[in-house]
Amino acid sequence: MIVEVIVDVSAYPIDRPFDYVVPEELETLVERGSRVHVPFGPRKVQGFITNIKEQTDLDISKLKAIHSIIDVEPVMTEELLQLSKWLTNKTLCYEIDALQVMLPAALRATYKKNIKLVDSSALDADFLALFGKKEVVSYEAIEKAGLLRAMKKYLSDGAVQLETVIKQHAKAKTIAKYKVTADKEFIVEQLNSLTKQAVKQKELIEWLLKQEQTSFTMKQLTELANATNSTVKAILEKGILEKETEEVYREITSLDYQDIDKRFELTDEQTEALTKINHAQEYAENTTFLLHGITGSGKTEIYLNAIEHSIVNGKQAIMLVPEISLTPQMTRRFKLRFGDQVAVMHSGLSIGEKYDEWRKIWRGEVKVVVGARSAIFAPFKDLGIIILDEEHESTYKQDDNPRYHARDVAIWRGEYHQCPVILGSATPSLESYARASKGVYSLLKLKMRAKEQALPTVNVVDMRAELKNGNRSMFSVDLADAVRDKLEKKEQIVLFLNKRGFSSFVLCRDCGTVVECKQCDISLTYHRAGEQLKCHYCGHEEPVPTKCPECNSEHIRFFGTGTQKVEEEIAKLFPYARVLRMDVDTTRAKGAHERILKQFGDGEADILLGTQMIAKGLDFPNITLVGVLNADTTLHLADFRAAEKTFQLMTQVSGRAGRHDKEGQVYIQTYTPEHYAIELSKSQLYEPFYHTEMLTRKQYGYPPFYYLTLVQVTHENVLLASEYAKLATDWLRANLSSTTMVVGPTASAISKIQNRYRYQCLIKYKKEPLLIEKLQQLIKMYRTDWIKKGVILTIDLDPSTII
DNA sequence: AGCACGCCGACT
DNA sequence: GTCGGCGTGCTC
Repeated sequence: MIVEVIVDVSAYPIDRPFDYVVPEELETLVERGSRVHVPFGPRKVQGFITNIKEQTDLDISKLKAIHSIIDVEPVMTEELLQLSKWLTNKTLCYEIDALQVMLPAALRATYKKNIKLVDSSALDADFLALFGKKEVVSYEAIEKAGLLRAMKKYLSDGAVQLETVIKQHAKAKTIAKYKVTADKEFIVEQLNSLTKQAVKQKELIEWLLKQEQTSFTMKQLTELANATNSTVKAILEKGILEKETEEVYREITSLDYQDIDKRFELTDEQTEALTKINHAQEYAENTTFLLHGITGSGKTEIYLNAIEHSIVNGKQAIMLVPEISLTPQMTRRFKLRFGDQVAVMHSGLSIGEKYDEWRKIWRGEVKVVVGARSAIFAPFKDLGIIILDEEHESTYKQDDNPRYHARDVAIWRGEYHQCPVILGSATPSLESYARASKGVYSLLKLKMRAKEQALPTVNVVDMRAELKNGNRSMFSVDLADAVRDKLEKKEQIVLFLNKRGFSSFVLCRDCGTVVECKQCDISLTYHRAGEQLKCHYCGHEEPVPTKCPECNSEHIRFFGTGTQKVEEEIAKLFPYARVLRMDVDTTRAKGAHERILKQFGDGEADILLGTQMIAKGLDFPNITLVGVLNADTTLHLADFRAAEKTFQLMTQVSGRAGRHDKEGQVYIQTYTPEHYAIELSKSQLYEPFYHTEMLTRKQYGYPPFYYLTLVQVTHENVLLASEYAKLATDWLRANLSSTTMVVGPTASAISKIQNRYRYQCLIKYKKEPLLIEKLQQLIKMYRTDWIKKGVILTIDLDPSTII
């Protein structure tokens, strides 16, 4: 028997199956999708069996044999094996990376180098001392002792050997259980034959005889029966108790919210949407629904009901959220509704915890997984529904290999299982809404807020006017007044500081003009070196103007704001306010998000100051004021999605205010109040925004009218980076269809990261059947030649950002 | 990728 | 002479 194995080596020439012989004693154990250990060159690596066959094209005597099989049952289902092939081709990654990404980190191997003693007589005393009584010693220990040189010599002499040990992370947590297995007569007999000194043993045996249960932990025995370690041990030896280790799941502790599951009565709109979804479930229709519901329209309640329907039919469900540790409130609702049937998967869990949750899914012990991006690979065998909440979020796209989008995987799995996929959002991505308009997705709309609250009043504050009136602070007079008012009323305030974009732009503080590229409709990026403005789409360059091209004002300069500065200003303006800060710095620790949110929810602070991350899922009754300090930062990102992102962010942020009985107020500060993304987000006018934005996208050839692929070339040397970027661009231009546009090469917006210069080329196409094939050829050229010169080439199909 | 093999300069 | 530098080539 021969198996094809994809080995755990991420390198171009290794990215194909390798054939191995299966030793006879393992033949009954091999299955597609199981992990194996195999010899590979001089070392030993982990791999996946992807095929079983009887014949090989190679000389069978040259084949090596599998070393061992790790899994009794395969970790990859047949479906996931197929999915990995699709993923490999779709994202142009190594097959091994596609396989690994579907498993929890605990099932990925790590490798350790050990030195094994062969002939101790050939070693000098220093070296031999390292071994002590052991046969092997770790490579690190030798390195630490500074004996690497000696080791190399002994290696070539054959006095020691190098061996690679594959370390497994996956450890099930176990506890020891003590069980009464002997029959009663035997126990009584043992009891009577105890010596008189054995008082404690006598007590324990008598206690055990009185108990109904027969299995105890050591903790129970010491606490309840007042036994000690040695007494238990003595009884164990007599055969009265038997020790067994039992697997347990790690307990995931979360903060305790004293809550009960509230079922809301559905509105007519909600019922209608749910009926359509459930109909698709009943008839196994593989429909993708776009659930477009304004903030507070009760999308979560629909998700809960649809999933419940799935469970009742004996099927499973995947519920994806952008990043779950940010939305503890969402998880809580699922836990409350479905209890033990829910597994939770997010980055806040330890490797062991993730492994436990994964096993619950794999064993079919849970019916629902609520999780971030990678939960889309949950090894369920009979999916009834897949849901992506906030489908427009860019966190669904992984930004390193494999560069997959969870939405694409969801649709693939929906097709495989013949089940509906739901994409939910208050502000759908333009791609999804366009597909819904064309009838590719089925559109479901929720236009009303579930509890009939009014939308918050949104005030757009013109910061140009503030400047004219001599207010140079970051708080406009109106916002400052509102904050003071809410502080007095003991209501809560959320202040939102747009993260400073990766790139900076130049803005006129008098008229709000931002200098843009005339060909690409993208803000020009400010480069300090040479005081230049550059377009990283087409390469256009111009000097930084000293006067505003629109109004001739001299108040034109590059724009950006720091978090500390805001905190200082708050302290100055509102000295009595209690402020909680939530950004990357304050949320690094495990569970920090949840803690900060709980503190705020419990009323321990008046103001929550934060970045991007507070825009989602925050739902507290006492928040009545939301302030956006600088709406312009996202608006002028050097990215064609800048307006879309701004609209989404403004809408989400506004949605945080007044979700309950109290009326909400929102202040948005900006230098460009007339911009449609800001203007239209005031009343959550999604459709007008969609149509306006679509015109721009069409005019400049961006998605959803064109697909994009980003090819990036980096090198330590500027000249080589640009030279190879040009080679790649020219080659693509020559080899792709004439209808495809190949733009560039240009310097990336961040022109240098970690001492590597970055150049890029953008491919725009409506239909390009040759694309994958040609990109694969390009990769081949790169791997065989360029890589030796230190060039790194990355390809991102449907990039989430082109910065 | 990671390891062995092999072919040349700088030392004991 | 030998140690050890890294260029080259292979991994079922």
